[in-house]
Amino acid sequence: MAIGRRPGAYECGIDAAMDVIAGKWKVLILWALNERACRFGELRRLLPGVTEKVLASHLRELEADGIVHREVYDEVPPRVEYSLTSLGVMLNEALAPLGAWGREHILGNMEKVSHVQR
Amino acid sequence: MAIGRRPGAYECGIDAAMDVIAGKWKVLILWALNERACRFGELRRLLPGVTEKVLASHLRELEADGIVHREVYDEVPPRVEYSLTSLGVMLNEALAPLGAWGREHILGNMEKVSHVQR
DNA sequence: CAGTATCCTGATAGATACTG
DNA sequence: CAGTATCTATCAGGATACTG
Repeated sequence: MAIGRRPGAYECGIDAAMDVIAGKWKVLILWALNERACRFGELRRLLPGVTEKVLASHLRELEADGIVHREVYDEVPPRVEYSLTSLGVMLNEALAPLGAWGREHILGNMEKVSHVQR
Repeated sequence: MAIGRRPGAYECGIDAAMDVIAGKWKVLILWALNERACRFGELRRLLPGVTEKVLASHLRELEADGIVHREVYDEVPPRVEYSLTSLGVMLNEALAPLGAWGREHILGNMEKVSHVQR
């Protein structure tokens, strides 16, 4: 039931939310899954540099926090798909302004497009 | 000029923004400074558990990233005030939805109030 | 008051090899 | 394919003492 790594120890909402997305690759995982459901191997390829161990543990934590859903298909070869839960979708939406801020003030003035970006 | 700890290495805006606020106490510092400018000792008291070393290094990084302004008053005893820059204010505003998400979905249904919270 | 200077530790992540 | 199991490395953060 408890979400995050330090249940009940948060000072405020941002502190709590930060804990859920703390992890070197977590926001990138959320970004990738925002488009569509992905298999483990796909995610690994979408996140150049991540190791299997770290990707797996991040996915386990996001799953435990109710952010991503893990669907196992009983096939051979095995197929597992990760997707955002509704909570994950809402988290992504809550992250959008932060992404806009970073894109505008850190990445510099890239071309302005109308559709949602990170 | 470059902002963040890994200039030019960001995949997207959120990745970049996360880097700026990565640090155990940074969002709490931003939260505190959102109200008003604070002295070093005030911040230390507002963040129970932070050590002087960590608080100082976080403030240096936030200053280097253009998020907080450090104003030194040439007095005895010494007085230094930290405040948000306009970029810091914008960052805080971009963090507001994330704070709302965390407050609503992690901290649980606390009493709803109309003014801005974390 | 507002910090530095050292030293130290623990959590997180990377490397690599192996498995159902 | 989708992971687990070990081992190692790094480094952010903490403890403590000291200073302009």
